[in-house]
Amino acid sequence: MTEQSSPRTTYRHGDLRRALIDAGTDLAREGGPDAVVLREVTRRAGVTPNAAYRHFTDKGALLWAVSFAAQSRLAAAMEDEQSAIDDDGARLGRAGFARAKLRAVGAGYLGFAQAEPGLFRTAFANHIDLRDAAIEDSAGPHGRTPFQLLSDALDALVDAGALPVDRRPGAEFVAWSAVHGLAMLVIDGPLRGLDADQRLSVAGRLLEMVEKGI
Amino acid sequence: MTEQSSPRTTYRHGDLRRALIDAGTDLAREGGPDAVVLREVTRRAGVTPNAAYRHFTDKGALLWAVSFAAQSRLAAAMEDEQSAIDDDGARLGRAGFARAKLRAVGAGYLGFAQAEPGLFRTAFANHIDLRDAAIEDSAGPHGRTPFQLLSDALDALVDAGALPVDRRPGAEFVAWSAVHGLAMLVIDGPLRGLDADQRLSVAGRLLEMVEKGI
DNA sequence: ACAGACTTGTAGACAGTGTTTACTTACAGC
DNA sequence: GCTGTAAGTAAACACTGTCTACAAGTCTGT
Repeated sequence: MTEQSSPRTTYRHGDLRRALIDAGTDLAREGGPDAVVLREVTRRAGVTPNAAYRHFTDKGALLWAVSFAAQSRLAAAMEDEQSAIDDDGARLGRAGFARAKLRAVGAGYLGFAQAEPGLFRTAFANHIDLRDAAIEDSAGPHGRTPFQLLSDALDALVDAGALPVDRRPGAEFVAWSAVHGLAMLVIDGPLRGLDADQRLSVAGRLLEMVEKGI
Repeated sequence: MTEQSSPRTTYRHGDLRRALIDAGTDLAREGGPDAVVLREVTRRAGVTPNAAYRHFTDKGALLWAVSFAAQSRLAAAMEDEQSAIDDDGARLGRAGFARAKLRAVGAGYLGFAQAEPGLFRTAFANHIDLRDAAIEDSAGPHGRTPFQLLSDALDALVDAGALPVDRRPGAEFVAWSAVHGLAMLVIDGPLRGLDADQRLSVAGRLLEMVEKGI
């Protein structure tokens, strides 16, 4: 991912900003948000520490950018999970398909948290504010952010008649809460010790609760 | 809370370990886990940085101890919320009372997260493992940890016939997930902008989902 | 009562961090 | 081709966590 070889002959780097974000993402993957230290990031990009300040005002700004990259990957994982069931559309029926899509959102979220705990923590490390966030940076391949993917799935649920319209407002918040909370408990909470089967079981139980209780 | 005045005449401190934890707790309250920096902690205790190493092997060990203190306060907040409805026992009936107790657990959790976000984050900053944790350190006034308070409430729910026995196992995990996730979204997630009323509304909606979907 | 061992503090150093200020190098537009 | 400006370097500063060596109390056995 990061090319930290060949110490660069040119004075200019080419696309340092991108290189810094990539190196930061690597560090985040290995050790979470605290592992993305500015000097090491610049070191991996083959550049002086201060060079980072030409592209980010702060270490915080760098971490901020890295967190968007992490969110983007999360979105990609969710989309993957969703597209895996695209063939089942006819078999499940309209409402069943919409429900399966929502489950895929949750499953993708949880799967990513377990497969890439460092990136997952980084995605939510700094205070996120959906209102003024640079949406496109945190979007996945299809241009939707994790939050938007969830919203879309819930909208589809309403369209399919599987969720009453009057229960739609605010539904993304409680659904997200449940899934996000479980992800945290699993990656560094009391549920860390669970093996893959147990995790799947608890995850299934949780998604069931969301479906029933939303 | 921390007495950082009167520069101490005696060579020995008296109860430095306690003083360090208290100072660390103050810092955690103000700025979360990252704000509890070892040197500042010792500074507030009126002592040399290295003195901390007589009582904690690491900065991590200190933070660990502080996080237990934070969990203990969380437990206290939950107990407060629970005891606030003790008088309603007769009026609500057995099952209703058990349900109210469970809601109080969640409400106390969410209330604490909003009232003391720094402490709340600190409580779950380091990897918690309920198995080998020093239980008593993270317990509240009545000797129960936050997790135990939740378990107790769920047990009571079963006893009162408000929750089928076969749905009891694992229920604490999904319930905790939901509440924990909302807490995170509210204190530094996309729901940060909500005012008190909106928060209460979302919290109520979430607890409703837990009751229905558990 | 007193000598030694043990505990709990201090002193000073070191590597590593984020960030500032001043300087240099390469490119781009007239 | 000169010049302004963007994008890098160099050297410093104030921090941090932690290590090693030393000093000051306290405890215990005789």
